[in-house]
Amino acid sequence: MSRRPARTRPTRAQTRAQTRERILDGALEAFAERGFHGATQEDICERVGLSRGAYNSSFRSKDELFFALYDRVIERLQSRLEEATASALSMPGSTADNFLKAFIASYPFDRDWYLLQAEFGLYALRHPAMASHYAERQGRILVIIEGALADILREDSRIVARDLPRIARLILAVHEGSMFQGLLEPHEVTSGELLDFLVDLMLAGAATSVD
Amino acid sequence: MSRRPARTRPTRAQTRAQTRERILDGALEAFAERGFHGATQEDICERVGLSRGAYNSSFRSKDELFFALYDRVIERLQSRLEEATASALSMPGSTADNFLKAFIASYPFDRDWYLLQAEFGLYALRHPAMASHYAERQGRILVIIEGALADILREDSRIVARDLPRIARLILAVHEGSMFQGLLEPHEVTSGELLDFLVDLMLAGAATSVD
DNA sequence: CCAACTCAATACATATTTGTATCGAAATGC
DNA sequence: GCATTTCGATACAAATATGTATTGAGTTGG
Repeated sequence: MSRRPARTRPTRAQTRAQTRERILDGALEAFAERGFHGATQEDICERVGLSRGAYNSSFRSKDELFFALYDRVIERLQSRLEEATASALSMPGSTADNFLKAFIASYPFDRDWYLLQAEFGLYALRHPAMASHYAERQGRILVIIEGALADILREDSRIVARDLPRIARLILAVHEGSMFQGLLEPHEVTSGELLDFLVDLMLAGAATSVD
Repeated sequence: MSRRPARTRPTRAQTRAQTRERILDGALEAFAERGFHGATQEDICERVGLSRGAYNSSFRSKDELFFALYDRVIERLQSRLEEATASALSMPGSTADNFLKAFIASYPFDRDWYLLQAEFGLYALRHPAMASHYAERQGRILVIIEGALADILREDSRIVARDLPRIARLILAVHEGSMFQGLLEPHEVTSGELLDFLVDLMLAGAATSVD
């Protein structure tokens, strides 16, 4: 039989998959730190203690690795968001505030992740073939947000259904911009601050104008 | 005399300055299209019909050119914004809506400019020495926005003075994010749409919740 | 247990890219 | 007008990165 329960050594396919993952890990770091063009095979391999042989054995070209990493990263983000929204919606008495807070908290705020997805974005804008892929993935994220917001509508009527798509995009946009500002000037703004402020504006609205 | 009014040929300093500017123009295009690392001397020079000799004669290194271009770009943006806010404030009966519209309209929405400043941003985040420069320039822009908003406060009490810094940052953040989304999916969102939406949220506020 | 095969490490060749050095042309100042 | 200087183009050399070829270790399957 090919599958033995008491196997002490990892199978070849497993080690191969592990090698692939390790290289993707290294690429994630290297791309974030030095950018796509700036990162070299040596950069990537050094970080995870592999040789360029493993690199070239696992990926035919730099672009192929890029796409593989891209898909892995986006899928991870998507599952994170799905979990977060699901748990936020499952808790009873969840309001828009709660959901948005949960969403914000679940979104990755770490530097490397931001740098990487920003790099992805630029790459996508410069390579039309990839732009559609990127847009499709981002569309899924938007749908997740919209869906969760729609569910919340039942309990919180301050959000107008018609505006959902734009609100979702606004949230995404603010997240992008605030992440950048937060990383550039950590002492001036923290990442979630602007998003919270946006939530205040959306929900409390003109009520803040009472001076 | 060194300055003759009827000079038919451009002086040497002028042509030199022109060459510098042309190279910066080429670099602006090349960086936007292929990124900082991706752009080569050949790329840059081809676009403006100069040789690499002119490049190396004008700039000691790629970084030096980068900083020069960076400063030129930011200064241009700043003067554009100053003009726009000045004219918006000079017209009588200007409201926050008017100002924000003028600001949005004056902001550069073209693809190349966005790609370039995004590239600058990433570069700055990766190179701490440059981050402070970048932050300083961005701070000036924020001050411009804040100042104009403060002036408008006299006529439009819906904005709370305390929130000015955050509002300015919010505007900047939304601009960043919406530019990206607009470039990625031109048919789904237009660049200024989200900003207008944000303005609606800020000024009309909770009034939109009447369904 | 052995032969065939797979994967990863090392070595190599090719292709770019950068920076320097050289050279010609054009302008500057006397 | 002419010697000098400066700028920009071409040629050259060095460095770096990618992808391929080769080799050796370890695994798979009969």
